Amino acid sequence: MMISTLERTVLCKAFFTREDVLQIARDLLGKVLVTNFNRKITSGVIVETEAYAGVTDKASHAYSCRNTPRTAVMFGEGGVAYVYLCYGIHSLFNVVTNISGVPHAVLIRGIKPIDGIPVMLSRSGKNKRDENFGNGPGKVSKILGIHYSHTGKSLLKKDVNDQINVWLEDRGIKIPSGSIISTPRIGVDYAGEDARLPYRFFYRQ
DNA sequence: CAGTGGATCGTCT
DNA sequence: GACGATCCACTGG
Repeated sequence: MMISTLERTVLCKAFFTREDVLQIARDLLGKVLVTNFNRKITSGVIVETEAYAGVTDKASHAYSCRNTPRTAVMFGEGGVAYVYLCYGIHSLFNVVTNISGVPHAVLIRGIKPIDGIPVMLSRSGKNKRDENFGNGPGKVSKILGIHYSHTGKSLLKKDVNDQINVWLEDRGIKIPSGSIISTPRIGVDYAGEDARLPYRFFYRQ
């Protein structure tokens, strides 16, 4: 596949440390989530996100300052991955945002695959892509090769093996704010009135 | 199509 | 010991 080299910028720390997690969730639409595991580069345009607003948000794992071994990475500085196991089966990938001590995060719920589609198909166990390929937070991690053991990984800095495995790029895709739709988040019925907050974002393609 | 239920296990109580 | 920030297969209409 042809990969454009024009307008390709890796998102830097300042993008993630901003305080408005709803704005970051909107801004992530159209950005490209890229992974490089075992020299296999795979990526997709982010098409759906959900914001989780930390200690005041009943739907957040960090609600009420709940700082546990699992949620601790959200309490660190923005720009790292929070990946956790859901339903015993799925790894769900979140981008940690805000400054240290404010456990905000954005769940990536859907991507439109771009680079390394054969690899992603193979990871998904499918022979051909259908309309749901990359659609769903469990599937995002699965096709990009992200595992819950990757939680805490920096999206900015090289690790001890001198590599970044997961990062975000701006490839110049602009999503008009008018085409962004917000709805309540999925699967958070336990969150009481916060389940109704319009913190899920996607756009018409 | 909508609705239902099983899979499967780390995490927290 | 209970429960998911899910997915898929399977049902029935």
